Amino acid sequence: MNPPRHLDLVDLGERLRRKSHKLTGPRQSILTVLRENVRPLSNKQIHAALQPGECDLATVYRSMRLLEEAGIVKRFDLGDGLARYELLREGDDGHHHHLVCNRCASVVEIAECFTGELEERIARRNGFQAVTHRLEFFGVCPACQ
Amino acid sequence: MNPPRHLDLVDLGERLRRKSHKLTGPRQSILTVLRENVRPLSNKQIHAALQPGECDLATVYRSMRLLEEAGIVKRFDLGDGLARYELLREGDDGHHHHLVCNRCASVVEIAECFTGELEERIARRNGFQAVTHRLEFFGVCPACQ
DNA sequence: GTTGCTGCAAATTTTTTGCAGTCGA
DNA sequence: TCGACTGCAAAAAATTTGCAGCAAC
Repeated sequence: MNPPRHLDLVDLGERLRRKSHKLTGPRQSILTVLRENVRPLSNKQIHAALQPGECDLATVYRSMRLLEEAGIVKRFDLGDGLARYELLREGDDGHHHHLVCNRCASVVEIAECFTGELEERIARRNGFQAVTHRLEFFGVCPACQ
Repeated sequence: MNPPRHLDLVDLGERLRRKSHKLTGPRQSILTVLRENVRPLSNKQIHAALQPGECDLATVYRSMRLLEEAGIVKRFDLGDGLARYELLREGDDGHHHHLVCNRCASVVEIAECFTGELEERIARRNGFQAVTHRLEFFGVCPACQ
């Protein structure tokens, strides 16, 4: 039930320090919240999950941006125009997708993806380079049917 | 070079009236802007493309929501957390995707899509119903390389 | 001791809403 | 006429920024 070891705070602090950033109290709190929640969380959700006074909302915004640039979290867009974040394990490019319930907003992580062949063909045909994609699924979950 | 006939204002007005909505001046202006631009436009972009005083920004927001509910435009999320809209032709479900340049934000429309088999499998495996998806590609366009 | 980070407050940006007057069908 | 729609102004929601003090390394 515990998060994987390579996502422990010591390791995460190490990854921050490598980029001359600091593992501060507020950041520890934020990372702990992310470790305890598998689903992508918005800034407001992260802030709400913290103890009152543990970290300012503005600091959550600043931290999430920094953590994203440092490759420690990945940003997802689940269609409601809110930035959401998930912890990334080291070396992971975080490429996966979500299946989101339109009614209750519950989220299932999807490992599968279509073959890169489609992506390559689209890139080639249009002369684009370094092509990636974002893919999210939406539907009605069993509990909401 | 002209937009397809079935997207002319008379036709669009007809589609509105069918749902007891009105084809007002501001809405004609908005629809004209959308007809003249193939790429998905944000509310602010639409407003900027209008003549000063032609339509209030709040009305743009209200109209786009209504037009979306009426199935006349489709909303896209291009990853920057801004709602963008594209005109839909009648009977079209608007299911297509975009290839967006990370540098200059130019947009290419992509007709291709992966087989529905993947979507069905994901739906079945997770017990979800009415599953759809959003898929967008990102890369660097020829001009920006 | 540096340098980066934080809280707080204020400013921006994006989107929504209330309301009285106006317009389309 | 009548309900739907609009502009305007104000509110709400989401995000960013300035700054002086504090904390991590």
